[in-house]
Amino acid sequence: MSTIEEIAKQAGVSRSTVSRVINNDPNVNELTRERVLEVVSSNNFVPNRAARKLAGGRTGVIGLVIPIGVSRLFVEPFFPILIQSVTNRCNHLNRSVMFWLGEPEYERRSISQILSNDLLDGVIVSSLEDKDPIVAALHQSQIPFVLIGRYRDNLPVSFVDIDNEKCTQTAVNYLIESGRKRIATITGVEGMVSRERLEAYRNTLAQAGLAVDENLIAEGGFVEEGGYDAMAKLLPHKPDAVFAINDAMAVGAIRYLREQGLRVPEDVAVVGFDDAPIAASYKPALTTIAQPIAELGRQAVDMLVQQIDQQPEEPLTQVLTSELIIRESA
Amino acid sequence: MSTIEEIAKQAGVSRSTVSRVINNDPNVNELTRERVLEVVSSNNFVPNRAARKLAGGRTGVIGLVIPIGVSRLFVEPFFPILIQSVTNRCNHLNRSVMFWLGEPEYERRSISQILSNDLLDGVIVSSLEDKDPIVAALHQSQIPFVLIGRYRDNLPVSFVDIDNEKCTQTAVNYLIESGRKRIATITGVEGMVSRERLEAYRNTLAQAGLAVDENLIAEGGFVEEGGYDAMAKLLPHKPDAVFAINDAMAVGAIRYLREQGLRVPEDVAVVGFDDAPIAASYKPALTTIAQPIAELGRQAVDMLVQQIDQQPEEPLTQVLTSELIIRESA
DNA sequence: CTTTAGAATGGGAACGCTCCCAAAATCTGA
DNA sequence: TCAGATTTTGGGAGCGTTCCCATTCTAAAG
Repeated sequence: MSTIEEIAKQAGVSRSTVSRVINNDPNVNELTRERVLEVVSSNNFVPNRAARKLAGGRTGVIGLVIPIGVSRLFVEPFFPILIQSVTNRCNHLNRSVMFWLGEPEYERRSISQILSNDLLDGVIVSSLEDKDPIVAALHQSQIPFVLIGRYRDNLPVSFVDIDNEKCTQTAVNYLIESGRKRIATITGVEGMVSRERLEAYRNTLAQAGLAVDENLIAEGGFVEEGGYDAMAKLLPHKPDAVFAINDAMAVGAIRYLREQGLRVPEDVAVVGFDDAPIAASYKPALTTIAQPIAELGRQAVDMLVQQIDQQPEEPLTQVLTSELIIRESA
Repeated sequence: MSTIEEIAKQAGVSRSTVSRVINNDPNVNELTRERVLEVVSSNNFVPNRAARKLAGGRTGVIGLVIPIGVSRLFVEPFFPILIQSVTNRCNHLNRSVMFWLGEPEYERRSISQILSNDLLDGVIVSSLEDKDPIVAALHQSQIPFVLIGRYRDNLPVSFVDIDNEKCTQTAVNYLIESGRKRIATITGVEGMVSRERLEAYRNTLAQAGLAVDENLIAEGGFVEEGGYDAMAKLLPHKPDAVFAINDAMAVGAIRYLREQGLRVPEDVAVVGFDDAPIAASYKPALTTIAQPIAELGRQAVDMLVQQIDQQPEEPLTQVLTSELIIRESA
């Protein structure tokens, strides 16, 4: 493990010049730069991150915080894809990722403590609930951060999100236009995402002049079994379509419908959300909304890096569009 | 963000004494220790990890490397549970986790570079293929590491694993004892885990005096759809039981069997592997092998920490037992 | 009451880098 | 050819710890 000083000696320059080269400082003679770079790569030199940090620099490490339990983490394909895309993008930008999968409340405290004095240049936080105290903590700690999903509070924060309202509207309108009259919905758990989509569902029905029947709204906890149970509650109220806010629950709903001898989509149309891998292969293939999850992760990283490097005044925000993919179930 | 020096001043002692207290050095007067600890906690002081590292200490960060693609990562519940249990245990021990989800080969190079000069005290590597060069790289780099799953090479390495042979044997024997004669198996992808379980499958049949029919062996790539397809290949050879080496494929197999009008377990018994969440709720509920995944993660962390702190001569190894859970599908 | 071993404490040096300012080298134009 | 501007380079200081050695304090023993 070599140090900057050894590289300097080998290249016949000073420590400072090597530092300039590896930090892309323009004030270096081109020939010198080349010579140094050669020595750097032939020694496979990587600057010590701890020293870098201590000297006031950056570590090149960013944190990814996903404060949800394992039960959702592995049911929803959203998270692995997100994790993968964030880590890939970071690798690409020569950065490392440090993870926190926050569980219950008592963990949160330790998270904010860790964040406040650690090796992180910045943090990405996904899937938080409304007014999660972690946001306030981050805001206060001055550390650059980006949220995935919008934060409903008056703090000016950077975020990247998909257009939940718009694509919910698209899905529900599609059902309406195909002649459905009693459109039910299966939400997840009480929280931001569920609420956003539920609101959009209500608004879309209202705009189309359809009444919103509270009996046609059920919670499924984001899991397959929950979708099954929710469908059982919904069915007595005679829906002719169901909009489930993720694919796992859509699959559960379909399973129940079939057990009851109903056909999908002829008797009841079902639309999911996520375009999970199972969506395309399931019988019937799921009509669902595809979120650009990988893009979401990539953007979050880019925004964070931009914030770290350029410290802009204003928070950065970005809303990505998702798409209704029409298959067989609706 | 306070420094050790400020804490020292507040407590009326020297930097060194504070350092001793936070590092549990016994050479501190009991009263002094208490006084210092009080100041530490009232200031919410956390020692700067970068400085610690630089001064020759530890960072308290361990790496978790899972060199597989996202397709398996989110299909198998194994990984989220493992990730969760590792992070939880680390939090508990006041350590942070840094992640690498390695994708293809070209990423490996960067991994070993990162590892060689970074903030990590040690590394846990899960799910590697045979003779993965990363193991040699780790071995050479002198950094403490623990594998999850055994490594088939002559390097003396620490690992924690489950008893794949034994539990496969249990499962297959269970099928034999319940009178099945033509027991098929669905493996994953070519690799260590598949091979271990396949070997055990062959051996168990042989020991019971049953012939091994190569037509009763199919690959399913660890995914649900693959299990479905594998079952389609298997069925013409008239199996009366199937041992799938994970639950996703077991579910796929069952789906195909039913579409063909066969009953599970009456016509064909199906045993899975993993005890995935879906196993209990599926109809029919899956008979499957439950691995102590969370325990695996916990043990890996403990072994790694032991290695970091005590630097034992010999590699540590541990094999955990898993259990056949009998439900409805076999 | 002195000596001395042992416990408790303090402070310098070092870890490997970046930042900043000063010095050296090079270039420019009259 | 030389002053002055500009580019390029060098080295000191400092980041917040730990480690090590030196010093001070305490208490037991003579």
